[in-house]
Amino acid sequence: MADDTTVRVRIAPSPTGALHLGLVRTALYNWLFARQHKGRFILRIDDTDPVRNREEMLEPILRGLRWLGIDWDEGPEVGGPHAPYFQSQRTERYRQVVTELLERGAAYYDYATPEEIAEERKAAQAEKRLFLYSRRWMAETKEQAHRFEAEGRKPAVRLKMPREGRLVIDDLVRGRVEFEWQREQDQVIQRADGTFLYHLATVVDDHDFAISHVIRAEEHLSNTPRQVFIFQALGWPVPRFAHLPVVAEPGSRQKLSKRKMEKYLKNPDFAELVERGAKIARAIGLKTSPEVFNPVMVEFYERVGFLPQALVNYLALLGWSLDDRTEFFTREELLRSFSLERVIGAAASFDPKKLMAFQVHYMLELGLDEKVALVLPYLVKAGLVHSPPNPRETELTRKIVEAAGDRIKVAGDIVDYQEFYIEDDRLSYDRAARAEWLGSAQQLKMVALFKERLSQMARFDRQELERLIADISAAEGVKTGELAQTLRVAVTGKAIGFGLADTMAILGRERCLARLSRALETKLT
RNA sequence: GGCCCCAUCGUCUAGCGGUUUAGGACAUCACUCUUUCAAGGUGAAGGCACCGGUUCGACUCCGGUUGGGGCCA
Repeated sequence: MADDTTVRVRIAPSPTGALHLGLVRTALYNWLFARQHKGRFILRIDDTDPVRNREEMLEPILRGLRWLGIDWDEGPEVGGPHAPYFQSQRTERYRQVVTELLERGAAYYDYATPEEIAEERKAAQAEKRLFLYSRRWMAETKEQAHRFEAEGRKPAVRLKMPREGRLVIDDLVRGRVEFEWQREQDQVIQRADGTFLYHLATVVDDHDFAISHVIRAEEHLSNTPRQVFIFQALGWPVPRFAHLPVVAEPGSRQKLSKRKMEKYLKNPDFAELVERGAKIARAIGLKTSPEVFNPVMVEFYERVGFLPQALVNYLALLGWSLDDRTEFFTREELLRSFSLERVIGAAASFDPKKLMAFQVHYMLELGLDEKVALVLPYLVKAGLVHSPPNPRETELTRKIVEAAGDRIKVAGDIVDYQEFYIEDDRLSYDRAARAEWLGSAQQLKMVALFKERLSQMARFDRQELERLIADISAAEGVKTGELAQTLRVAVTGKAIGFGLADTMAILGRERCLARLSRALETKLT
């Protein structure tokens, strides 16, 4: 920064019980900006809506931010010099400010009923002229107020907006944006019941918390004039604004919303992501309320076993880029290269496939031990290993993870390999796979033959297994691949999996023999 | 409906008047590898919304149209 004022930025989520991807992207950009400028990143809670004012509604938001490594310097749980950071606890201050606005003539008591306002609006529309409240029920003196109150009216407080001239905002992302004051309505800032409205609270908090840059989604751009008016009316310095493009839904430019799952499910890529999550959730006994457990929410990614760095990298690039080729950024690189100037103005659609590509990339960077550590908790939750896992289980898992390689794309994918953990006599067979590969007499004969030779094998290792498979397929005149599929189904119950020799080596000779016997004995149903 | 924002391959984007036969990534397709699945390798296809200006020269600047989105209702 050229000037020497301290950079202080904030995000101001409502406690909605979940952390939305769009909010995380905004949080990330704010966080990067703050850290780059050695400033402060503040978390403020917009909990003016009393129904939402519950601690358990806030927890998922804090948890999600922490998981992504987006730490806040002031706010819930960490406090700070401007505490409290909850709007619900600051109503006294809002009352003060409204009084001051009233005294300065920048706001007024208004005794109009909503019907009367609607009436004026209708009339204006009928005449095709710009609607401007007549201020007929405005009370600027005690006498006027008494008169309206005598009629049984109750006052709200409205902003007394300018009716001429224009406002120019120099937005850090959008550049020069102009508004005509006369098109801004006399917005209510305090309702008749005494509660305060968002725009008032936001401005007061941004001022009181000494926010230098308001970096937020574009949906707030249209609301900026009335906020600037409040700043100016009070003689407060106006912060710099940066309006980020919204994160849009897959295949459209519309804002990503948690309430449109049904629509998004029609997108095959999105549906695939959901299905992957559902598979894992089922295996680990997780209740899957669509409110929280859906790819619009950060919690989904955490629960399913995504890597935070993958999500961060993907989100960083959703609306920003460094150049024409750099795709992968460590946190340090992001800190070094991020800039608001390079944030794009257009909405960016969320692309599940691309996110997954980042996830695969970062998964590939992990060492075997790290992957095992990530995967083990899923096995515990699925009841496949003890809690904590014993050394034998850990070693088995290690071998599986190694053999599976990049097939495990998210940590929870380990549940695809449940067959290695269950007892041999409890192995179940996929119907279709069994029908195809263990259905004929010829196939069963090969299983029997293989079993026979396996038990006589001098050395039991991958190489010998490969050789045995090759020998038998040659002798029986079947393709190696076909024999392998038959054996794979016999030993794992499924037609898909990693290398057969790896599979058998991990299982060990005894377990293979037991499973081959079971395949031969179990009646087809 | 009014105001505001936005507009390069399907998607995310590079491009800030000539270096561009418009570059990269994801996705797609083909080939390859292959014991299923996944990954890998090689290659291909695919875009400047439209119309006017400005200029010797426009993806790039300006205006409009169209389209998309946001906010207020």
